[in-house]
Amino acid sequence: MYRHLEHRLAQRITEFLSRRYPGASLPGVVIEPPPKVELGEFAIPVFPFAKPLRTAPLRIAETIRAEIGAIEGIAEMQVAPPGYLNVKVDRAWLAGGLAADQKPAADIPAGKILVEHTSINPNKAAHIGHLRNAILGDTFVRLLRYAGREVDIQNYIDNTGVQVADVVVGFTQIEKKSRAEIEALTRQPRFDYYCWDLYARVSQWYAQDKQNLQVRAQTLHGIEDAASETAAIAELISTAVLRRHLETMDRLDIEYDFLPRESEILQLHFWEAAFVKLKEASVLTYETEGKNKGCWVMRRAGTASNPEAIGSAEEASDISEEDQKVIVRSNGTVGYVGKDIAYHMWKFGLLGRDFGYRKFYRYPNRHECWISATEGEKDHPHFGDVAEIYNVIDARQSEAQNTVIQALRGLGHQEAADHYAHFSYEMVALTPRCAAELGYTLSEEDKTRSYIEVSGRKGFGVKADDLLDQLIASARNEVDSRHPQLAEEERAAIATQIAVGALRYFMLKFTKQSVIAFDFKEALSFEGETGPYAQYAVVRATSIFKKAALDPDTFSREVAGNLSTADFAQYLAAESANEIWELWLASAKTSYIVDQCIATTEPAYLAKHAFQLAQLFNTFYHRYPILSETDEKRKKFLLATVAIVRRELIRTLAVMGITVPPVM
RNA sequence: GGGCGCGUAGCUCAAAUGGAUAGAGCACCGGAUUUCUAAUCCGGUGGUUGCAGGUUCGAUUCCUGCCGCGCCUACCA
Repeated sequence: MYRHLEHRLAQRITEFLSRRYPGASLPGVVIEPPPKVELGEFAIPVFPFAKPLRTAPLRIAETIRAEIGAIEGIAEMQVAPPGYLNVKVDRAWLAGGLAADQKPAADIPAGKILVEHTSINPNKAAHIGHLRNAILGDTFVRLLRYAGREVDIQNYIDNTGVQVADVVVGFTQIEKKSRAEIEALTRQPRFDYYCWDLYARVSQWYAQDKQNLQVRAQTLHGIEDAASETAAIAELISTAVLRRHLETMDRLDIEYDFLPRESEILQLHFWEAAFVKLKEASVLTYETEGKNKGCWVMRRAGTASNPEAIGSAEEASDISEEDQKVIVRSNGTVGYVGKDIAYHMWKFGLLGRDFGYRKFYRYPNRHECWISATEGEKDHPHFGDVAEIYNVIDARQSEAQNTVIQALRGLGHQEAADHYAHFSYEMVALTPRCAAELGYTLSEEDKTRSYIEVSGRKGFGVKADDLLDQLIASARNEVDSRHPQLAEEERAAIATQIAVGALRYFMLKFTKQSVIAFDFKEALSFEGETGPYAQYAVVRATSIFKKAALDPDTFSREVAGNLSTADFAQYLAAESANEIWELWLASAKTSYIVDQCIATTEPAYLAKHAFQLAQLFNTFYHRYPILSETDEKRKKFLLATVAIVRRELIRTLAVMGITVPPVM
């Protein structure tokens, strides 16, 4: 509702200005919320029009106010010095629409979207950094779906890289385990934890003797030969760890549709197909001398003086060594950026090849997750060939991502490149205090840092399942003391919901570009700006209806039928109603916020919205007795207020992947 | 050296395309009518937005230069 009204207002003002001041070239209309609700719901700064119109801001504002005419949903406009046009909406009109849950049609762009997230190397347990990735990605998917878009969720699996090779080395060389022994281990619970420790030991083993690195190279080579024993062991390990990752993420209600693996990208010769096209388009050039002699190289992203010229012969022939990115090594093998280019051509349907597909994992809710295969099942969903992609990958890989985009441009796929979004976010690190708690010895330098990077190689970090277990245990303590009468199973379920709410909210409250310095104290907090705070607001709202012997969902659906526009006007129009009006106004903004989140690829705004709704509700809850209200009509209105805020808060939390327990 | 990003209250973070008095949470201090109410609410303390210039009617936001910090910059992935 709010979003729709804002669009209409912007449109009408733009139209009016071009009609009233023909010929003038004016900047776009900016609409923002005024600092206080007393001033209205929308504010338009008119300063930008003053100079081109050679007219004082206040006069322009007054002209718009006096001459624009009636706009549906807008009650009045006021001119405010030094140059704002403040707009007040028709509160009863907006409240009526909100109560009826009207959703004005929005323009939904056509075309499927592919969101790739999680993409953990399948060689060890997931840690908190991976959680941030998966939660951001999953929330973004929910945002897109809320906005009516069709989305496929992919989780890319690098099952043939050095990280998997290292764990293979650990099992075969350090532990001297046979394939059968390894297979038995994969069936043990939390096999990924075993690998976590082993991976750290392998890193130490390499450090002990540089000779050991040769074993890694051999193993890596062996994995690429799909028929080898090494490849079979790697497949065994990576598949088992992958299953564990899916289980871990499922604890947070995070699911995937398709798992493309690097092994199939290799075996189905995606690269060879891309290589031909890249050479034809002169995106790659062959170096005949210097440091990169014998390699096929590409210009590193961000180093071109004239990005438009990429792919042209004169540009390609002259890349300084420093600006070269090796795509194909002199021994003929291709690096990961090359594979990534081929893979992304596939995503946009530009490669002319496809994966085979087979079923891999069935979620408890019966949703099927598919995996790539050299020879797949006959019937399968159609993946790839999408209109837009979002890659949730941390900021450290932005240069590599940009290189892939540049390759697409060089191939002439401008539209694909324009719809390739690197959803970049910063890492999760640990506070020095947290690192110390984990038993990590800090150097003097480390102690002064605000955060310390986690390291899978060192086995230094907080594992996802451990954190979740701790959160559940902590929530369970609270639930047990508050609701000892509830059945064991019920308390467990509530504690889990609270833990997931706390974790997901925690990962979403920070903006993407902020490094999260992880700290148990903060992450385990259930008070203040947290998920449980928002969940609790909903529980409170629900409890009002319970006491009143009403079903909140039924009530909220029937609000519009029970309260007329005149009723809303009676209770919302007055200045004294501002406090309650703020709840209605904030509730009306959900779709608007969702749009903002998508446009800026920033889910943190959604967390802010949830917090704001919860905060407004808690204040209202404290200040306005509802069930004891003697005026029946007013009581109904107050209940409607509760019902609408509750509805929007539940929706907002659902988009964040957070559910609400029945009691807390 | 080059590229990207960051620097805001004691701590952790907000502040959409530049807008009205820079906001939250935590911590600390002081309070909350036997109610639908404490995983909550109200009040208080706390700021030269790293520094210096510039653009603008207006700068936390844009530009330039410094200072400090992080990440990337492999024929690793």
